[in-house]
Amino acid sequence: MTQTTAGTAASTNGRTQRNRFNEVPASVSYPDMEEAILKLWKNKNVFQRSMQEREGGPEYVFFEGPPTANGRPGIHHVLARAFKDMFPRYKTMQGYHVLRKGGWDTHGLPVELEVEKQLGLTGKDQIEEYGVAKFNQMCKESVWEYLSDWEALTERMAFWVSLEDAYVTMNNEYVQSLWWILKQLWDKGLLFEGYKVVPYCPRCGTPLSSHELSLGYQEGTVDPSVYVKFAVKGEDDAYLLAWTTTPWTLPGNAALAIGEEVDYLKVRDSSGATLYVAKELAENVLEPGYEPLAEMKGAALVGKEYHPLFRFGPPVDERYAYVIAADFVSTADGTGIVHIAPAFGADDLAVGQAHNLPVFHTVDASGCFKPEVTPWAGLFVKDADPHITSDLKDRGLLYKAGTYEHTYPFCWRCETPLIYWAKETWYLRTSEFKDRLVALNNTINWVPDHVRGGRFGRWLENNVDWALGRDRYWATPIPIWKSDAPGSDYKECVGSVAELAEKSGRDLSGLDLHRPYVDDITWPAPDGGTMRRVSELCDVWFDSGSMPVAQWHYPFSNQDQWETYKQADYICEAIDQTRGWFYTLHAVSTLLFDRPAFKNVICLGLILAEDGSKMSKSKGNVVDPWQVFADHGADATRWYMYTAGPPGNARRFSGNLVAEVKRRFLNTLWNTYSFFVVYANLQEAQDGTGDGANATEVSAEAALQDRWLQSELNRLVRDVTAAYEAYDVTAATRPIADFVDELSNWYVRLNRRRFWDGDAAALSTLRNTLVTVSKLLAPAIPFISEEIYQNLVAGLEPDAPDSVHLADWPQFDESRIDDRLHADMALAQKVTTLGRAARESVALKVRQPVQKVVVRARSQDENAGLERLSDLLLTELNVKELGLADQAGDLVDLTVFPLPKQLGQKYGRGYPVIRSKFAEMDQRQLAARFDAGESVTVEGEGQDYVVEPEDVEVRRTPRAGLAVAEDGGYLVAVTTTLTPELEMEGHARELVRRIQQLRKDSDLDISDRIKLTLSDSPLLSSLLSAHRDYIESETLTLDVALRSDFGEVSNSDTVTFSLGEEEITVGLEKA
RNA sequence: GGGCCUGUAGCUCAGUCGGUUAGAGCACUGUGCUGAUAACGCAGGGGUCCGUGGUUCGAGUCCACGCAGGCCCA
Repeated sequence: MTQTTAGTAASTNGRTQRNRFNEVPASVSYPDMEEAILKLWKNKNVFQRSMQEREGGPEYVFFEGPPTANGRPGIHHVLARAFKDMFPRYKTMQGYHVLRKGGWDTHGLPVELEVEKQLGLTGKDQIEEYGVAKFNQMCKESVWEYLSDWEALTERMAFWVSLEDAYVTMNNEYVQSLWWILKQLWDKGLLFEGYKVVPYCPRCGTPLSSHELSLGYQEGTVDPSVYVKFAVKGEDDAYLLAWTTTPWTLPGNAALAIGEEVDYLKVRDSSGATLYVAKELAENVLEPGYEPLAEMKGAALVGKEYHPLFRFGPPVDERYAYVIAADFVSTADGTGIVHIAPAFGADDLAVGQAHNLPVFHTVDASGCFKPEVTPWAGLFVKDADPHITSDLKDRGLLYKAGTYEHTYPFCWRCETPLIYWAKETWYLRTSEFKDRLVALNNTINWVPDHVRGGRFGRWLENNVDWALGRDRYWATPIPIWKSDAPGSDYKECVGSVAELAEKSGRDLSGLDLHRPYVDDITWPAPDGGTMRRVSELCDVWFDSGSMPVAQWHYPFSNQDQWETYKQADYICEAIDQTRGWFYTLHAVSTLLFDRPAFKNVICLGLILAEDGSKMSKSKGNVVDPWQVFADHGADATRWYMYTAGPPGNARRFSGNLVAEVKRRFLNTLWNTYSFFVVYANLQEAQDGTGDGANATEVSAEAALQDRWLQSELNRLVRDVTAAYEAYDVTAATRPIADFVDELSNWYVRLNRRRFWDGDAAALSTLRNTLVTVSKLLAPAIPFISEEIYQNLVAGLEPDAPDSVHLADWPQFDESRIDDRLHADMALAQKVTTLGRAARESVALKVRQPVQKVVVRARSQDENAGLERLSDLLLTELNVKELGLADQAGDLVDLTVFPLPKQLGQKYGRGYPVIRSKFAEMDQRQLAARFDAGESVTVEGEGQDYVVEPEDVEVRRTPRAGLAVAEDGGYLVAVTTTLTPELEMEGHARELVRRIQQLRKDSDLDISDRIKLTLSDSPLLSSLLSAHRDYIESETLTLDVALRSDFGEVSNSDTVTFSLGEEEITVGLEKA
């Protein structure tokens, strides 16, 4: 056999004259094989044809969630792409036309930050100084930094997606579609400018959307914890005690909030000062030695005025620095008195607006104190915390200070701690559509199911308006122009380049729809000012969420495609997209079209390192997909992804785990395939028919085996198809592995003799099975399935498609599924296993025949099944007769087992009574009554229980002289006494095994004929006289000689071993 | 603090409608079989089915409350 490890079928170097099928190495390098398949696909243009040849078929719509190509693809991308790939492939084989349009996400902060790093810029001032045009040009180029990695990885793992006509979010066409969408939303009154406190990254100079915010929480963040004394007006040395972890917000303080129903204490502390604090928290907060003075409800404190801690900037008209009531005040932590800074908290702003409090903007857009905050002007707020604390301390207004550990949000890109900051920005009014978002979501098929009502559903129920605006450079400009006339609020939204050209009266045909170019377009406003674009850009999530529309440049072109592809049948991403792409797709589609953007979605769990921890660069436990592909191949990697566990669960990943599925599944499949080719070619060489044109007589036993395999195969096709239809990936893959295991270790093993004999039925059954399996596997592991298909089908059958991926999905024939045979065979396997265990227990080798096996099954039906398969059982267990325990008479002991299900349902608490009563009775008598069809009445306390024969199982346990094994109610026993005839037969088989081993060791071809020389002895001569034909035919022996002296034998291989009581020597040479 | 998910052998996972003794693979040890197989069979050790309580004749399975881990949100 060739040592080439790859390039079998794929490197179609022509089938030899002698062989119908290309030779298949027993041991294969999957990576090399896969590379050869990649070439084949390229040469035959298979991917393109998989789309072209299905044109005219029903459409199956897949949306690609666009990755960003400015980061290296990792193993989690392989996970997502493996799941993305399989359904388009499956549907294509089902006859659907599946357009696999790719996409790239190209805008946004990640790109900008990368460029900033390259240029050594820090912050927006430096970018503006550098020049926005040049900066954005750099962004445009940087986007493709790792494009070739992405393309190579995509191809290598066989994710079939059209990258050549991928949508690109930064292209003018794409941006123009976004403008059209925004105009639609504008016309519906859904775009508005609002004053809101937002999580804000001072480093990046932009607010973060809630889905961005969710990316950057860090546990265990240590912040200052300060208890501040607010001096009450009109009370001597009396203070309201408030707690904060952000001292920098104190100069923005406008009020203190209490809970109206909360109980408060007025206490005198050891220094003599009077303090107000929530009663429940007093003990935690206050230093020991305080003395309660009074107790009151929070309502009693409302309206109390205090001296502001600080006061900077111009005077304000509004009243401030007094106690208000707010329902969010709790006694979970702090002091029960909450410091309110409307500029720096969402709750604060809301309650501030309700009370008409002033908003003290003490912090600028870079997170530094403004000039009017004189002591700390220009200082970054987090850096100012200690200064403010010590200032308070110096002024006697600090009660105590320490640190506090909590979960705090950081910028998901630059890791700067976020601040909450009131900002004027553009919003999309999604909250108005909350009910529709929820209702439409309920029509989507989520896998796993719980995401619909769980994480995603909850998220929708708590919907807040989408903060769309970004104060950055590299993204889609919000196409709203505003009059700059003093006091003017005149705005227009522009929905296309043509509209902009008309308004501005300029030819804009070459305009780049990015900053700074769009900002240069102005026109006179009707109110005398000039129309200038608002400064903000669009959240990049809006880009990807709009891809159903924008990927077609709709409505400016491709109206037909849009109509066809406007709603996805299937999308797939990881769970982290719940608030990302899943949400933005759903939101845009709901607001614009009032329909879901996708019908089916697989939501993947996260990928973890082998030890279950998170993969991260800092831990150094990141797995490089290229390494895994090089070690084990893409098929093995994909197969692991599909079968490792439910898709929605987090899964561990490592090369070792992939190696395991390779060994366990791929090697088994490959070996079966290789086995088939060897014997099919052998048959071909002998009579030129190969896969079974020469119909030979098939025994009933063989026919049964073939029928069983056909039945199992049809069952498999049925189940796998159903699983694909249900988007149940685990159920679409795991059963194939189980089937292949049965195919290899049951069907092939049992029928080995038939293959050796060139049995046409066996060869064609196996070939048909392998071909069907390769089709079932094609969507999951596209390489090995192609390899098998290429060798066994393509080019051999005149009408066969060129590739398994151009072939039709297998159909199943319900009439060929034989449930009884299925059950019979499963039982036979169980019994075989137990029989071997029984032999094991007394060290009886399987090749030593024994007289009888006695089986106890669990029902008469099963007994009948055993009888139907008795030939098989006799062969497998190497016994002469099969007995059933209930006919075995005195060979067995009896026990009566009351069945819990029947009796439990009938009598409930009577069951244990019956059970204990039965245990006290004579089993043989009891069994006899049930066997005779009688019912037995058991007397319980105050109630009699009638037990019918069908309520019990009479168990028969073989007695002495038998070796026994038992499991799950089944019992198998074999006789252990050996007659001389049985012993002799065992010796014959032993001798054959030794000769076969010697043949193998002598490197003989499997069809070589031999001459045997055996040492002369009484045992061997009687063995030969009894079993000569058997020995000769098994070992392809033409001639046997017995001789006493082996010294004369030359040119032959010998082996010496003990057989029975004797030492035997065997020599062989090629005939 | 809230939501969602997960918890079964050292590891990866099954476990149907609540019902007989909770299974498989990997790993380990022993052993056997084999002219396809670097494969396979068999045996052994290895289990607080996360815990507690409840429902039930009977709970890995249903319910409640916890615990731990993960993810998300505040």
